[in-house]
Amino acid sequence: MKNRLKVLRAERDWTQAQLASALNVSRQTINAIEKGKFDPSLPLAFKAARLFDLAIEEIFQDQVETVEN
Amino acid sequence: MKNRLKVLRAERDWTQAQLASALNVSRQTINAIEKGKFDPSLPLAFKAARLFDLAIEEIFQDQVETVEN
DNA sequence: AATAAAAGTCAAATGAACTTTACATTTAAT
DNA sequence: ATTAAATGTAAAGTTCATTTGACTTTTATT
Repeated sequence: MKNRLKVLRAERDWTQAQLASALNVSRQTINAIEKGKFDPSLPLAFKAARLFDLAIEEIFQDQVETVEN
Repeated sequence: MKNRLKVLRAERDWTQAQLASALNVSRQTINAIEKGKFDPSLPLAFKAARLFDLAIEEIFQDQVETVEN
């Protein structure tokens, strides 16, 4: 899962800590999501979408997954 | 978090088991999500959106949360 | 009424999201 | 070169998403 958080932050000149506080999560959570360590929960994705006034799909992009079997 | 999975299934005449298999999750996961027991992960929400060819927001609706403090 | 399929539910287990604390590295300013 | 702020990272713990297996209840069909 890719995301545009870093860019959206940069456009607004926000630090990871400021974004974290706006979303009520820890700074490490924002850092981990930006670095692709894990995906946000759906509720957190919704919060970010509301904050930036964007659709979830405009912030987070699913990598089309290779299904074996 | 509300969702329209049951209706979307009904429109297509799919069982929970069929939807589960289309999304590569267990039937119990679909049941629990439909019954509001928990929210899907973001990747699962994306899968559902792709399957139904809808935006995530057209399937899942966040309840605007009451923030105390 | 009997049967079968679908839906609901529960418990135990696993993995992933998220927290807190703490420290190291990078970036940018003086 | 120092300093401060921002970013990166790691470990340990908690909560929640998801699985498997099993059982009960509901809904349709015959």
